[in-house]
Amino acid sequence: MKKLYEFLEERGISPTIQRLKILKYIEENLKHPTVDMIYQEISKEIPTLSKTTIYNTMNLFVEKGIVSELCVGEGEVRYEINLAPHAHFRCTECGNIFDVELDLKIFKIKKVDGNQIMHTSVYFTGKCSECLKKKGMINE
Amino acid sequence: MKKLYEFLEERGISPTIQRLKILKYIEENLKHPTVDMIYQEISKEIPTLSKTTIYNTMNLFVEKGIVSELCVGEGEVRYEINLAPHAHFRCTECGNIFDVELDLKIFKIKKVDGNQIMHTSVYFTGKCSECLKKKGMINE
DNA sequence: TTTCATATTTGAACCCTTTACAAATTAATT
DNA sequence: AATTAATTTGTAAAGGGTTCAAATATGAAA
Ligand SMILES: [Mn+2]
Ligand SMILES: [Mn+2]
Ligand SMILES: [Zn+2]
Ligand SMILES: [Zn+2]
Repeated sequence: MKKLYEFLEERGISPTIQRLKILKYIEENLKHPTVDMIYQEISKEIPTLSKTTIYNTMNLFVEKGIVSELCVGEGEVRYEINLAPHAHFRCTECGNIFDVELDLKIFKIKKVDGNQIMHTSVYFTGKCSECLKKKGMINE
Repeated sequence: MKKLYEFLEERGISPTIQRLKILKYIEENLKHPTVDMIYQEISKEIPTLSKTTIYNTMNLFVEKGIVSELCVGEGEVRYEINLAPHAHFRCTECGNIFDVELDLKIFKIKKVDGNQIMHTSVYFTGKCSECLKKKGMINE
């Protein structure tokens, strides 16, 4: 926990209990959690936790470049530790979101039609291998 | 309008006034409008129009494959006439959404890591050429 | 330690998009 | 015309997210 403490301090963020637990959670949880998922978990340890604090903290972390926001449809915002740009796959059956490690040169494009690109999002939706297995839906 | 009438009938959709106006609007408006934008416009012609009808109709059109839903962040759903898969650019300054005609072989991928891909989404965000011009922000 | 100023957290109210649902309207059948 | 089915409408409600002021914790100064 000392490491997380310093990690925040180095970035000019007061390392409060709430922020440390949240940071620890998203560091250990690579499932691209929603605010609600984070809240459900951490409120077990901090019963007085407010959901507003999660929203505040996530916005702060995004500003500081610690985590990145993710939009894969469904109108829910998801979060993950900031990594190299990568694509995602969302299963419409189980709802899980997987990292996709395709070597996508698309992430290197910085300008298109004169427009300056700041961020690139690539995601797929469909049925994941597990759900295909369970349902015997492997056709091709 | 006769053409739109037949267009709906051929697909087993009763061509009501509301549906015809909505279809006409998204056919002429290639700006990827939101439900609210569609509502604001068409309620001028049909003052009794309900926003629920827009939601119903857009869901129906999506089911029937007439239009496609679009998610380019910001948690707003947008719609456009169903076209060949293409990428989008959303300007964070003016909010406009542009089609991006890159020849992306990524749309041809049907399977990744054993997951079956049903849909692929690619979008960029940043500052569009117009906004760069207005602000004298053209650096590179 | 005590005091005071600042930062953070909390919880309630609120906004916005979308869905649910039942009543009202319209269209189609008999 | 009468009955039935489809569509539209309007209200309520769900869900995610923000705003804001009061409560609490933090940290520096005295
Ligand atoms: Mn990821
Ligand atoms: Mn488009
Ligand atoms: Zn799955
Ligand atoms: Zn712009």
